[in-house]
Amino acid sequence: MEVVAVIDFETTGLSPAQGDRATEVAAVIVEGGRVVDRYQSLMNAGVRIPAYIEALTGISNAMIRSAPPADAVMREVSDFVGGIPIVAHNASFDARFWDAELEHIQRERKQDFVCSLLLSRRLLPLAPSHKLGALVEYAKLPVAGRYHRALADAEMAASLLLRLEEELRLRHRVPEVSVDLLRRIQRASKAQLPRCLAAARGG
DNA sequence: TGCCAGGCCCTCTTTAGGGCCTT
Repeated sequence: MEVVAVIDFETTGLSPAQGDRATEVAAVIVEGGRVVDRYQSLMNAGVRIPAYIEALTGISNAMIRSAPPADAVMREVSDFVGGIPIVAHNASFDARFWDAELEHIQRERKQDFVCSLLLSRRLLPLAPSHKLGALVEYAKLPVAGRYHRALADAEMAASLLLRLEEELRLRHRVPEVSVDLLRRIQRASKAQLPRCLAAARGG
C-alpha cells in the first residue's frame, strides 16, 4: 500500500458549523506496514472545552491555555501530512474539522479521506461494534495509550488499517492493496462487495 | 423562543425513521 497519514482530532464538540474547534491533533505516517513518523500537538483555538468533554478526553481548559495557537499547529500538521492520502476513523468527522481548521489559515485540503470505520463495516462485519476501541479489542490490536487522546487514537487507527490490509491479503487473497482499492471498498454496498473483491483478486 | 451535526446503513423502506459513529 502507498504511504498514508492516519489522523485524529480531539475537539470541543461534534460540529465546526456550531462553533466547535480542535483541541488536539495527531498524524502518523504509515509506510511499509508500520508507523514511520508521528506528529502530535495540543492546540489553543480560544474556545472553552465543556466539562463533559474535558472528562471524556482528559484535555482540560488549563492544558489548552498553555498550548500553541491553533493556526500555528494547523500549519505544522498540514505541512507534515502534505498531499498524501489521509485515513481517519469516521473520516467524515475528521474531514469536517480538517477543512474548518485549514480555512482559518486560508489553506485547502489537497486529498480525499479514507474511512477506517466504513472499511471495518465491510471487512470486519462480525465485529460486535465498529467503535475504534471495540475494534481494537475485537482484532486484538495493541492499546496505544489513553482512548480519546489524539496520538493514541491515531496509532490505534493505523494498527486497524494495517489489520484491514492483512484481511484483504490473507482472507480475500488480494495480492496488492492500494488506497484506490480501499476507496472502492468503502464506496461499495454490501451486495457490490464480492464483485469488488473479485476484481481486486484479478478475476 | 426554540433549536442545535452529518453521513452511512438497515429495514417492519423509498411519501421514513432510527441506530451507529466521531467529540
